[in-house]
This record gives sequence, structure tokens and C-alpha cells, in this order.
Amino acid sequence: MGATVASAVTRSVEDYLKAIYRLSTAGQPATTSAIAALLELSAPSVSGMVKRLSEQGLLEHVPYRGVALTAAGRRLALRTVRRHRLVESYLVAYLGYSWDTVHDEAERLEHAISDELAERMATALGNPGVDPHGDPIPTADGDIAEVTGMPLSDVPEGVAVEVRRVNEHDAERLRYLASLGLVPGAVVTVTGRLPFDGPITLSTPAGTHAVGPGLAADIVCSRAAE
Amino acid sequence: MGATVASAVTRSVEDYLKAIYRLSTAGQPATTSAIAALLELSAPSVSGMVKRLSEQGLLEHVPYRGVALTAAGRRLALRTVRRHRLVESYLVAYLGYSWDTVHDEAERLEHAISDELAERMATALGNPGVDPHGDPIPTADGDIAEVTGMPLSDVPEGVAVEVRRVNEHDAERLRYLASLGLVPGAVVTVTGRLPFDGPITLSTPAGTHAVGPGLAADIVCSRAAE
DNA sequence: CGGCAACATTCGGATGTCCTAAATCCGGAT
DNA sequence: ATCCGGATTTAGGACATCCGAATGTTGCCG
Ligand SMILES: [Mn+2]
Ligand SMILES: [Mn+2]
Ligand SMILES: [Mn+2]
Ligand SMILES: [Mn+2]
Repeated sequence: MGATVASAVTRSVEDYLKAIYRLSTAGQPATTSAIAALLELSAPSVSGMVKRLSEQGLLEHVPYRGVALTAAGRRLALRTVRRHRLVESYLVAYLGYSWDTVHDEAERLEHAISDELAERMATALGNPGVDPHGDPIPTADGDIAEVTGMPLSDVPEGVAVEVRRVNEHDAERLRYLASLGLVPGAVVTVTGRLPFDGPITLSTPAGTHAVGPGLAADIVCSRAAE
Repeated sequence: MGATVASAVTRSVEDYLKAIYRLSTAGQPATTSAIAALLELSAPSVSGMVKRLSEQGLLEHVPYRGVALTAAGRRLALRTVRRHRLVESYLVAYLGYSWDTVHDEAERLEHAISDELAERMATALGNPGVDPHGDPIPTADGDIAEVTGMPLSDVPEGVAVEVRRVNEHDAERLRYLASLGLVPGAVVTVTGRLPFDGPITLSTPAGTHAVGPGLAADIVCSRAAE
């Protein structure tokens, strides 16, 4: 069975599991260096933690190759992701935070709140399906909805699409995107695209704008309703 | 000046400073064993931490005698106390917690919230002066109101007094007190007192009850308004 | 096929926090 | 004045987490 004795799920452990979950979900290999980059730690630190988490049955580690979450690891990761996204949603809905400032606060609170508080926040919010960035919120049981759609950078010209999700944590970029009207729920239409990774021009609720392909790649869209 | 390089104010450090503040304010000597009892740690652990905090200029330590907070230590302690009490107040006001369940949650959240979030909660609450237990909330500047009054165990018979503050953390006791109507703001009158530390009988908004002197000592009262 | 650069791991060490066992101190009772 | 028990500190060690330097591994590319 699970072997090993309990062993506290610390803030560090939760952040590692969450990072590995994020990489896996993004289709990227969860290598030592990718985890280290995400958590801003040295590679040896990650190597050591990976070994410990594997021994605890939270990770499957193939040396020199990378790691994958076990069922137990995935469960813990999703629990932390749920808390993170609930906290972000709550702070935006009830305490005047904006989508570019909630991340850091949630990064700490996700480790400090009880199940009780997480569920009370969820209830107060009406059990939302997504957070302010359009990221799906796992259920308390660990189910999580797929987000379907294509990056804005791939949207064909002339088609009205709705912004579903913005894969961006940087506050400045988020503020910039908001100023362009590129927020979840906005309906936008690509009006032009210049070659060689040139800017994409589009019309949004906030007017006509151009964005670089880097930013556009982080914006997930799907065909607009109706 | 402050010597030493920054050095993180961790959760442990905040809890030590808060415990020492609590003892000092209660007029009790902040000895190694008193701190250890409050934090449920061994005496050697406390000895070691006391040494470190003294070196950092947060405590004044007289070996074999006890410790006192320096100005810097007191400032940090009050900051944590403010957060603790704001969190308790917020959870009760907005998230359906009751006064017997907020303490543990606040004990963790007090270390995780930013100044920003603390002030947003304070604003949402209308900058309250006291928390759900009647404990005064320090200002962001570190000022804290005195709570004046006498323990219910000392209140003379026949005088209407108002409950100001309940110095109790135990959930069961708090629930019991609430069931007797002994909550901050309640107006009560002692109707009898039996000798040899016997029970105190009193009338409260919830009827006529008797409480032991131990519990009664934790309830701070002052003459009722009007 | 062999060499090399990139990536991963191991090694040795620092720091923070906690513990038990052993020494030491201190104040009150004899 | 001396002794003793309780409180405190010191000694020695565990554990989690991090680091830089040294060492291994892998796969590509010439
Ligand atoms: Mn985090
Ligand atoms: Mn988010
Ligand atoms: Mn605490
Ligand atoms: Mn309180």
C-alpha cells in the first residue's frame, strides 16, 4: 500500500506537486530542470525532493528522464490547484483584487486554508467552474474540466471567438491584456495577421488592437456562442 | 542599528513573539517554560529560539529569568495579533464561522496573508476595534486599546455589567459560554455567589445560569452603559 | 563511432526548527 | 550556610529544505 508514515505535506511539497501537474497538463515533460525553472530552485534541490517524493509514493521517477504524478500525487496536486483557484476567485469577487494581483496572494494562501474554508469560499462563490483567468477549478473530488480551444495565435481571420482562458501569471502582461479587452468571456475577431511571427490585429470589446504572437499564444479561444 | 541581516520572519518566529506578547500583556512572566507550555514545545527548543531572537534584537533575554519584547519584537508581535484578530473577525462576519471555530484557522492564516489583504479585510469590516471574542485589534501602526474591566468572578451581586471580552480559546468552552448567552455585548447580573470557589449564578439574555469560578475568571466585564 | 554539451545526480555543507539526555543554575527549606 | 528540586541551558542529533561543486549520463552530430 502507501507504505511510509504519513509525513507532512508541506508548502514545498505542495508547490512541487503543483508544478509537476502544471507541466504534465501543458504536455511538457516534467524534467528536473523544468521543475527547477518553474519553482526558481537549483537542479540539485529538485533532484533531492524528487527522490523523497518518489519514496513517499507521490511521484514515479525515471532517473535522468523525468517524473510523473502517481494517483496520490495527482490528488494532492489537484487539491492545491483547487485552493489556489478558489482563493483567486474569492479575492477578486469579494475583496477588490484584480486578476493581475491575486496570484501571489493565492500562492501563499493555498497552503494555509483548511478544507472547511476552501468549501465555504466555494459556496459563497456559487461553486464556480473557472477562476478569474479562465482556469478550470477542480472539484473537491478531484475532477477537473478540460479546457478546449485554440490559441488566439491560431484563430483564423474573420471568425468571432470567445476568450476562454489566459495562461499568464505576469502582472504587467495581465494588466496589458485587460486594457486590450482580452479577458475571459470577451468576444474577439482577428482582422489581420502579418507574416514571420508578426503582430495579430484584432477587434475586441475595447476596440482594435495588435498583439504579438507570444502573448497571443497564451490566450485560449473557442468559437463564440451563437 | 538593527545589526544582523534581515533574516526571515517565519511562522515559528511570529508565533513565539505572539506568545511572549500574550504572556507579558497578561502580566505573567515570559519564562522559558511558560512559552513552551503555550506553544506546546519542549523547553530546550524555546531556549534555543530565545537565543536566536535575542541575537536578532527582537527580545531582551536575562538568562534563567525570562524575556521581554524589544520595540522591534513588539511591533512584529502586534502585526501578527492584528492579522489574527482581523482574520477571525472576517471569517465570522463573511464566511459563516462561529467564535468557537475561528481560532485554528486564524492561527495559520495570520502568517500567510499580505499587508494588502489584511487591510482589505479591515476595510470590508469597517475597521473594527475588537474581534469576535472582544479582543482589541491593534491598528496598522501598532497602537492597541486597553481593555478595562473586571473578571466576572469579581463582579458584585446585583450590578448589571456588560461582557467585554472572553479570554478563552477552547472551542468547547466557547460553545458552552455562547449557550449561556455569555458573549461580548451581553448584559448580565450576578444573582448569587457560593463560598469556597462555588458556582456563580447570574441572569443573562439567555436566562438564569450558574458558572464555575474558573470560567467566570476568563470573562471580562465592565459596568453596563446607562 | 567517439566526443561533447546539456542535463541530471551525488556529495558535502548551511540553515532553521525541533527533540531527548545531561549539565547547570537558583531560590527556598532545612 | 547547605542542599535540593524545579527551571533552564547546553550538548548532541534528527529532519526538511536549500545551495554550489563535482561527477555521471544521454543523445546528438560530426
Ligand atoms: Mn504556493
Ligand atoms: Mn488563476
Ligand atoms: Mn500562528
Ligand atoms: Mn480572538
